[in-house]
Amino acid sequence: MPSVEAVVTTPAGKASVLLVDDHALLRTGVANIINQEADLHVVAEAGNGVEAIEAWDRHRPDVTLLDLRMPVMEGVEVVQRLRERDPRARVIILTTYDTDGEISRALKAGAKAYVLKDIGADALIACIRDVLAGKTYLAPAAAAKLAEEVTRVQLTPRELATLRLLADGKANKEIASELGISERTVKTHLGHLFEKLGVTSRTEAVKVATRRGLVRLS
Amino acid sequence: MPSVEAVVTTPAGKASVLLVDDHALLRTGVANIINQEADLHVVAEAGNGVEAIEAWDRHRPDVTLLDLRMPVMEGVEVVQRLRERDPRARVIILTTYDTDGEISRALKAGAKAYVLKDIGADALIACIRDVLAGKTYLAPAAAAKLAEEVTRVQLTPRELATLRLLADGKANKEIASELGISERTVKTHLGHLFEKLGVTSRTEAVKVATRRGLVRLS
DNA sequence: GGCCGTCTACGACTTTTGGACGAGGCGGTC
DNA sequence: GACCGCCTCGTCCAAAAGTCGTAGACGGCC
Repeated sequence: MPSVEAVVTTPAGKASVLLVDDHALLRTGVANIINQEADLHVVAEAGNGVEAIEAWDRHRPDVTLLDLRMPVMEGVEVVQRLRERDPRARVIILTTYDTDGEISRALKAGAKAYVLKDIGADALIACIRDVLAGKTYLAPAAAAKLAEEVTRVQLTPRELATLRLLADGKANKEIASELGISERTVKTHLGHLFEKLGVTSRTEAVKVATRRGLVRLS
Repeated sequence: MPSVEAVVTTPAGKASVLLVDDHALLRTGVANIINQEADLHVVAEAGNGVEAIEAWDRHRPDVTLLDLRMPVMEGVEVVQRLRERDPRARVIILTTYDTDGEISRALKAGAKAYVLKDIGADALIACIRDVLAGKTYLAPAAAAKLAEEVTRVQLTPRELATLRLLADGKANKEIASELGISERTVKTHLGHLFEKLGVTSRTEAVKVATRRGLVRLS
């Protein structure tokens, strides 16, 4: 089952790795770790999504290590774009957070693995080799979160829009105005929102929604 | 949890470094970078504050690289405890965030430098040497934030307590009960809070306070 | 002593919020 | 056609939230 791809264009038969993270320090550190392996080699690094796409086009790496939280272009979008270019692109999500929604979004977008940055060097190398061998890999914490997500609340588009404005501190009247609906309808959406989140007030809703990764406070 | 501390003997003449971060990957990476320098050497690593204190007692490192956000014991507290043990302890804060308040709190506690993880390897080495030479170092972004902090809102203890409960989604009545004061007084505190934060509603207050690092949503 | 900031507290008022009924349109599926 | 989910809107109401002004107690500071 280890389908050794012919895509390897790296010298000396080493599998090529693209490293994408907005923290230069972590990039350097991980690059060191990877380059110590005889069969792995970092061909390029990128500090944001746009650079990542460029670097990928130029180097066509066998596997890409990608942080989700980045400036300029978000990680999930990077995954999507890479897979548009080549569905065989292998992406490992390497991030600090295991927020609700992000894991499944990344996996849906086509990521092959999801690991947290508290992973050990050995485990990371093992993960890379697994992905190169065509396997997938989920950090235990990520797997647990994923299970949670399956049972997660499903918000309708309008509810989500309302929630976003709510989390921005807007009053019902303002939300109604921005969405072009009546204040009454806003209350309806809020009511459904409260029910789904299991809360009874807007402030509590913001707290729960933030914790569950449904919105991010700007 | 088993200790992640790695004990290494200090070669003579090299400055010893203690590495504290809850991300094993980053520790390994940074350790690699530091150990490539002829005059620096990582003598130990720790994954949380308690381990950090233990490791420091055992090795008495020349300098400690410390993340602020950690489980078990927070970074600022670690700084304080280390300085209680030895006021000459040199601590460099190495963190992802440049949240309001944390920079000045860390510096007040006695940290010698504050750098973000998006720093380059060279700059980090330079920072360590500066601190070893008795200098202090502030990342540009951190310096800018620090300037902001000087002009930052000063909340009274009661206002802060009210804010915390507010951010937890509590109603005025609940806040009053928990603080042992009347609901009317809660409103007074909230009014002052709104004024200081420049907002007009509780939800907005939570948003602003969160963004400015005054509270953290649990 | 006087001054200032903080914490506490009160009444009365307006606005906002949240809930409780209900109800029509619209685009799907069975 | 019937059913269902989503979005929309209405009124009425009680509770909560937010805004006025005022003021006593306490501690620190000049």
